[in-house]
Amino acid sequence: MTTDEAEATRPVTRIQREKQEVILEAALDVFSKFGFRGSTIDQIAEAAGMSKPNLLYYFKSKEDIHAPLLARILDTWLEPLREMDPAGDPLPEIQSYIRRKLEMSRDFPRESRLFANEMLRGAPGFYDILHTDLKNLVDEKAKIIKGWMAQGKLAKTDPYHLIFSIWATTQHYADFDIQVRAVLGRERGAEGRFEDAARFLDQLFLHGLSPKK
Amino acid sequence: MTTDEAEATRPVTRIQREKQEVILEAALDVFSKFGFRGSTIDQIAEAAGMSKPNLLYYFKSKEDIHAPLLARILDTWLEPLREMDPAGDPLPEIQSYIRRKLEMSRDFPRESRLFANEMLRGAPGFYDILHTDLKNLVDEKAKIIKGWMAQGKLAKTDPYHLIFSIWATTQHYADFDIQVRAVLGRERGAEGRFEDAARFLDQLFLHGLSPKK
DNA sequence: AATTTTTTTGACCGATTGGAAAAATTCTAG
DNA sequence: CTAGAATTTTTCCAATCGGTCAAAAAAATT
Repeated sequence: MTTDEAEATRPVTRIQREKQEVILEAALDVFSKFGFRGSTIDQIAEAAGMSKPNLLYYFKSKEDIHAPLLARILDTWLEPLREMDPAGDPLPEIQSYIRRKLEMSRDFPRESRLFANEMLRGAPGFYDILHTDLKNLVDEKAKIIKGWMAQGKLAKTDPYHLIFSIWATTQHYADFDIQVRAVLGRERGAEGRFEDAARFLDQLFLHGLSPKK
Repeated sequence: MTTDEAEATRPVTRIQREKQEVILEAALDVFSKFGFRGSTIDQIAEAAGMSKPNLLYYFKSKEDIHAPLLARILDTWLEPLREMDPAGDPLPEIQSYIRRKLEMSRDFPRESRLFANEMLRGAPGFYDILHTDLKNLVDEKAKIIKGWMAQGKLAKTDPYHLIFSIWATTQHYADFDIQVRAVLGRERGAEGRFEDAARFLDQLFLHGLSPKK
């Protein structure tokens, strides 16, 4: 009953599923570059290889294309953090969190930029979630990290800013990709850049910059 | 003669200087939130407290408002890096670079976001500068850092990624301000947040997360 | 005070925007 | 093959966009 209702609300034929995917894919390209306000339906339609009215047959407004993209992202984005295991060893646990986050930057740069765009304009579509789901998750993980620190398994620092610094350093490679590439030149391909980044971040987070005496 | 010419090219009366400043100030507000394409002249005009045609009397196009803002920024933005002194002690030198960069994030968040917006859309107005001025400066400073490492005054890591990580962590507090605030709650004011960030970044970059044995 | 220059306003323009409506087409189930 | 549903195209619309222009108003100069 309710299942029928739900399916009736968003009826999905084969072609609908396909085209909706194509549209979201195209919209991700466009929105991630220009943000919501800077993107146009025509632009998305062209990227999706269809006419604007045809696109509007599948999503009835610009907002309706944008919203599911956002909803999808935050979840994906926080998955690596959710996976951080309180039962594991602190340093390897954090190390692999950084690694996973960096891989997401490499594999989903558009998603990262879409998220960044949303933050820059004040996250109007995210505001509630940030203060509830996100905050709760970070609070929970911060507590775990604090526990590790109390056990002497981790240097004592602010766990919140630790998480911020992991977000910042990893996402930087997606969001500021242009800058990173300009500075590094084309001597090293994308894979190489991410390998170097991974190595550096390991060093930074594990030992910092002080020389071993 | 040439001076007269130059002044004649951009004649500046008292009221022109003032209004141009007001406009750029308002434009920074708007552009930093919505990016170039997402911002409208009307929006800027309203923020500047004048009519659109009046604004266009001072800047003849949207581009003409945007361009000087960008030009102004990159210079300001790289100043802290320029100040990094090869003759100084490595660790304090890097530490104070981080501090200066963090202060810029605190004091000029809109500039930071404008810059981020420009990067996200592929930095069309920055492309040349990134590959010349920026790359040269970073190359130069990377060489200095490498020298320090060779002298054993600094742990051996990739100097480029070190610089990236400093950019990323410090700018994060401006660009993702909304998220940072949502997570930290209002228990601690803006000053407190930046103090905590400064302390954490010192710890991270100097010693990393490994516990002292 | 008269005049010239600078600033502001209001009315307007063509292009682009997000979107609606309906006709034309294609697909699919019987 | 055919009726009905799903999809696509064509045409259109009001609002907003970046920007122009001439006239009015305000300042500055004489």
